[in-house]
Amino acid sequence: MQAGQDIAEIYIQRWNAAVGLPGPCPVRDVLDKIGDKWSMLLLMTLAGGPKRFNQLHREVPDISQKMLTQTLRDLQRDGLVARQVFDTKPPSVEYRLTDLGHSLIVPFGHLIEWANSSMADISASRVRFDAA
Amino acid sequence: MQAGQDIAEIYIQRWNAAVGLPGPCPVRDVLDKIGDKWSMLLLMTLAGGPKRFNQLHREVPDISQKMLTQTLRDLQRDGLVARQVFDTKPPSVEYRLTDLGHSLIVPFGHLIEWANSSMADISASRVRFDAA
DNA sequence: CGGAATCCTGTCAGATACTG
DNA sequence: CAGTATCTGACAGGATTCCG
Repeated sequence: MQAGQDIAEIYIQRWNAAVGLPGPCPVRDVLDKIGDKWSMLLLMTLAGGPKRFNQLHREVPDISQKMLTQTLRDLQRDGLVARQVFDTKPPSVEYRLTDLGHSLIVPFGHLIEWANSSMADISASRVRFDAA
Repeated sequence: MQAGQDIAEIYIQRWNAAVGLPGPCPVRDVLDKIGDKWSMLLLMTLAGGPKRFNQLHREVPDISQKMLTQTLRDLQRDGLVARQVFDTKPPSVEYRLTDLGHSLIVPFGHLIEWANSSMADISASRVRFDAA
C-alpha cells in the first residue's frame, strides 16, 4: 500500500500542478492515449512489425480511414510511431514502432495482464451489483 | 519484442473476439476506465485511505458532484471501491479501495512511471513535429 | 450530508465522397 | 495507394435545482 501511495502522489501532484495551467496534465495526456479507442490497438498491431497503411486497415477493419489517419498522425507526433514514405509508384508508406513506442508496450502489457486476470472478478462484481 | 508480441496477441485476440459479440471487450472495458477523466484520479486519491463523499469532493475540487457520484458508483460496481454507510445523523458514507482496487494500482503505477519519465521525450517530439 | 433528476452544450466518431 | 474534406448524430459531462 505504501508503493501505491507513492505512485498516487506522483499522479496527483502532476494533476494539481496542471490544473489551471495552459495545456493538459502530461500524465493524463498519456492516459488519454491509453483510453483512446484506437491508439493502443494500432500500437499493439504494429508490435508485430512494420506495416503499410492499407495493411493496417485490413488488420484493424473496424477503424475508419479517417480515424486510422488521425490516430497514426497523433502517434507519430508523440514519437511513438515512425512514418517512412517510399517514393515508389504507387506510393507506399510504412509505419513502425519507435524505441519509445516499444517501451510503452512494457507497462501497457502489465495492464493488459491485470485486465485479463481480473475480468472475471469484475464481471462477477457487476452481476452482484446489478442484482441489487 | 517477443514479450511485446505476446501481450499484443492477448489484447488483439480479445478485441477481435469482442467484435460483433454482445457487450464490450473486457480488456477495453478496463482501458476505458484508465482513460476516463476521473476514475483513476479518484482511485489514487483513495489510495491514501478511506474518505467520505464531501471529503473526496474537497480533495478533487474540479470534479462535479454528478461525475463524482457516477464515477464512484461505477468503481463500486466493478468491485474496485467499497461503499459503507454509517447510520449517523447526518448520514455519512465512506469509500475505500477494495483488494481488487489496490491490485490495479500496481500495473497502473508502471504506467504512471512510464508517463512520468517519458513526458520529456514526448513533449520534444511534439515540438519537432509541429515545427514541420 | 450525500446524493438524484433535469436540462443543455461541445466534442468527436462515423459515413460518405473526393484527390494526387 | 494513401490520404483529405465535409456533414451529421450521439453522447460525455457541466451547471443547476431539488430531496431524505
